[in-house]
Amino acid sequence: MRSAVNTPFPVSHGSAAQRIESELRRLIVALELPPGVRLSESDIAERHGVSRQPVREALIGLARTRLVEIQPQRGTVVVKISVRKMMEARFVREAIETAVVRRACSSFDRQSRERINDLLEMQEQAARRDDHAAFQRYDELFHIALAEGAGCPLAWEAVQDIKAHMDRVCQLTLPGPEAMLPLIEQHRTIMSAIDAKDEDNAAEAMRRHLTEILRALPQVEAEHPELFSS
Amino acid sequence: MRSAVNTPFPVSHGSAAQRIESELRRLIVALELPPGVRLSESDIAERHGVSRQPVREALIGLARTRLVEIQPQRGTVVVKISVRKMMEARFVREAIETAVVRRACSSFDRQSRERINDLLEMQEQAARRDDHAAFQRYDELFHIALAEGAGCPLAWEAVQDIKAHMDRVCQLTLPGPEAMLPLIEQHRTIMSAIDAKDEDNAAEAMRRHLTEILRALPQVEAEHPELFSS
DNA sequence: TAGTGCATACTACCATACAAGCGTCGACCA
DNA sequence: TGGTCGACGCTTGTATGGTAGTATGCACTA
Repeated sequence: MRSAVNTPFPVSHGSAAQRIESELRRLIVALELPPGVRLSESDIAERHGVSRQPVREALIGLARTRLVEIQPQRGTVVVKISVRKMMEARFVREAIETAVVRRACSSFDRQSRERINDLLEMQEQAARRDDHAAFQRYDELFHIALAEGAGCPLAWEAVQDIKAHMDRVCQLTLPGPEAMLPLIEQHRTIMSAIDAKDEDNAAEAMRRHLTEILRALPQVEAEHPELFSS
Repeated sequence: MRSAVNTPFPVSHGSAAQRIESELRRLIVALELPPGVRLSESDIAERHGVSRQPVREALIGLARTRLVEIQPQRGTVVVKISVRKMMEARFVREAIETAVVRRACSSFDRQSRERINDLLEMQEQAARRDDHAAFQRYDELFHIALAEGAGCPLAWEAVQDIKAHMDRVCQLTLPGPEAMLPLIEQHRTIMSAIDAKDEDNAAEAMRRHLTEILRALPQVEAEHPELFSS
């Protein structure tokens, strides 16, 4: 069994379908499979050394989260980024996560609180060495720990798919440590408000955090129009 | 193209997998497939006259929304109702839908507003003739129209899976018109607040509405303990 | 030259067959 | 009689073959 001490990434799941889905999701979020490219069941199956069936199940899973679009009898493509839908996604995510931090102000699990400190530290290290993948993974773990600490792990599930799309945008807007470090500072601001049990400040800090993430969206759309839908 | 004037239910989707998934979801939400029962790919395939593959894909889809649990190499069961998770689900749904109605107070699509009036009327008729399925379907269409009218259809997608679980509880708590009609009145209260552009009242009305839905949850747990997880 | 119909090569989709893992029941043994 | 081991039947998971539908490009026509 592979050790995971040096990486925040979990080992691959059980079935081949789940493995491939995770792998494809990673590639899509990292924009290594850019929006618009066609995905062929046969190609992917061959590349991964499995049959087409598990690949098909993986693509169905990705289609459910709107990361790919399966066009019946035609093909499967990585969906392009829609500014409108990103704005809607931010709205929904803001609604959920501001509610979570408000709840966190009432009571927060001590163990999760300590874990978050560790996560923030490791996320900062990832940012300083310009490691996007690790940065985003620790960001994910931060929001997971937040939801769990607030006693609402189900909230994470609702945010998960939305976050995947936003992370795809972040891949374009976070070109270096100087762009990542402020986000970590925002995380710390959120936690300070939670520690102080200041609901309004915590919610506002989260709101600003999520707004900030998509601030540069119009700019990257101008720079990479081929990645966006009309 | 089949007319749908006499039924709020859409015609079945394209692929066999989607058809079966919709059918199974309907049966599960209606508690005709009660929590705890085992689902066999072979049985369902035979019953629907298809092979195991589309059934398998349908079950994977249902597992993603946590309506069934696939136990690898063992079997697939309809998940039992968890009071704790239902409370979390209500929390998340409340966060999203209160945000939606607040947004609706700022601007609301006129066409959607008119459609909601029709939906409420039809939902009331369904309640009076004690038609649970139609009642819940119109309830769904109400919340869809609400999200669309507020300009955030993506919010519905986030709520959809949560609502499916809550509807399963409603199947137990809404035994007659006298239980359904008050919910429609709550819908009307929400719309009145939106028409008056009163954000706080609209959000509070939505909050009370969603709280009301699960009010009888402890009671039904006592009456049907076999449907609930420990 | 512009336009139309057809052959072809691709796709997703479904059916069938096989493999692998888990639980259960029964035979066998102490 | 109590306990242990093993074979069988069930499940999900994977591989492979075949089908139907769509886009594309080429030959043919006006």
